[in-house]
Amino acid sequence: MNETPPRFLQRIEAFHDLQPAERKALIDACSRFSAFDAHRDILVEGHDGGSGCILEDGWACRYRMLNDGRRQILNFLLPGDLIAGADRSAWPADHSVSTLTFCRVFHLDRGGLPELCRRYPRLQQIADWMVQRELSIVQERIVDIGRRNASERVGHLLLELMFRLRPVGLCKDCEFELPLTQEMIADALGLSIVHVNRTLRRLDRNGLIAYTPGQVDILDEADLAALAEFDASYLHQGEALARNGNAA
Amino acid sequence: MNETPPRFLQRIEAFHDLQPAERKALIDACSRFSAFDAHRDILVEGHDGGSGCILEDGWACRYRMLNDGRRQILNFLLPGDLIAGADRSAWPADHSVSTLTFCRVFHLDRGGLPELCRRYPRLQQIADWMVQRELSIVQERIVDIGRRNASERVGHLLLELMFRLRPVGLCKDCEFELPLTQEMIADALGLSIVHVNRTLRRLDRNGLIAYTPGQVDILDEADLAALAEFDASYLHQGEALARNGNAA
DNA sequence: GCAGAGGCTTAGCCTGGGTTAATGCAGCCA
DNA sequence: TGGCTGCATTAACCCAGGCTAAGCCTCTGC
Repeated sequence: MNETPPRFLQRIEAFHDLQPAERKALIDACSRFSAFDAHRDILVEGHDGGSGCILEDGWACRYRMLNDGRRQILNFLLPGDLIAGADRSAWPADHSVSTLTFCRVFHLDRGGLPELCRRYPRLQQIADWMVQRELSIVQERIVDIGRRNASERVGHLLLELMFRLRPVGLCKDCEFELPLTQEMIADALGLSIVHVNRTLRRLDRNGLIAYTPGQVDILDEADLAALAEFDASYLHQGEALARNGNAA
Repeated sequence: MNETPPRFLQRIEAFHDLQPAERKALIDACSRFSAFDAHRDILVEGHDGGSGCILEDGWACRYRMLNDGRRQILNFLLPGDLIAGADRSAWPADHSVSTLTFCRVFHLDRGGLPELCRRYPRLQQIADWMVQRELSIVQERIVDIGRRNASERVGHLLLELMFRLRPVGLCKDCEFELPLTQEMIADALGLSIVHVNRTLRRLDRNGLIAYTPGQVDILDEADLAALAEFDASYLHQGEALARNGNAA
């Protein structure tokens, strides 16, 4: 292969060894892909849960709306993340998925994933790993919203995003593009947009981060991690990646 | 079989048809079981994630502690719930699991589940269903804590517990045993113990529920569901169960 | 029968973060 | 060139829910 592998493979192979046959089977299953403009719904609550698809490029989010317009973002989806395992198509989706930026998405052949996983047990393990990882991320968000104050929440989210962006090469050192409005951050952290602004500005003023809309630099990772009580182990990325950002 | 099936089978069979061979394989895999007193840790954060095991009887919870003693309960585990899929044993657990009451737990033969799922694709589907269901429950908790006020949160939790208890026969009509202290409810909902009390008392005073420590009766399910904007579809229990509490 | 512990309940006060509103600024289009 | 839209930012004010504290009740062990 001389072309760069797709992001989801980059991410998988940063943590798991694949046999050539497994690798090929996976690539072959992802023949179709499509593109979405920013702010388009990929999956809509109440509709078909969607067959297996993977976010290759761009940012998206899972979210739920309440009747009066309150929104809660459940998780941000980054390049290499699973949007829907094959199994979700059995029931209507219980949440929506929307793009935040322009996105490219790989679609797994319908029904192909279970068959694939049966043939290659390793792929089943990896699929399980991806789902468990998302569960862990979502659980950590519960801790954020339930028991951390605003600074801790914002700090924790920024660190999480940094660690998740590294394995797909989207964060060099401690600096990364953050294509989120403050409203999206607020909706993810259960805060108001005004208070997110206050909090980001305070973290910036205190020298922990350098924040410009669209761009973040974690200036003092150790202090921020201490403040937010951040421990990356829930991301199940292994220790190799903890600081550098690239295994392979 | 003349003895009553284990709870996890009751729950599975309320929503999925099993072939006799699948059923037998599953029962055979669950030969070992153990018991725990109330308030014992079954799984400890940072230690072995545990091989597959299923809660047969009693209440437990997943939780995380912060350094200063703040606790966040991530999810309550009820009879029939999966405590750990086989895959978790690969990494240290990122949260703890503790019993809330006396509990009995089935242990799957170590390494047996992946093999079992390969032989019986239906069992793989069911395992996926159980994990996705937990993910949905946890996501709904994020909506609770992030965007619902105290009454909505408490109401939503009580309705969720009622719907989850029905398929395992632990809720007749709208009344069920609730072996949770108000502190546990507070730690699950991101509230203070005092405010949980205020809120339960208000719901009781308003005739929506009848609450006695240890026992709940949902007096006005429709009104409470409207208040909490509760929609059981995220539990993926199907419509059959919505009101009665038994399929089979 | 009494002392202690653990949980429930309520009152009173306080604060972190919500709400409203106004300003600024950049990009876009006519 | 000017108006419109969508963010970001800040100030001023307010309230839902946190915190403290005190009293209760029940259970348990001695």
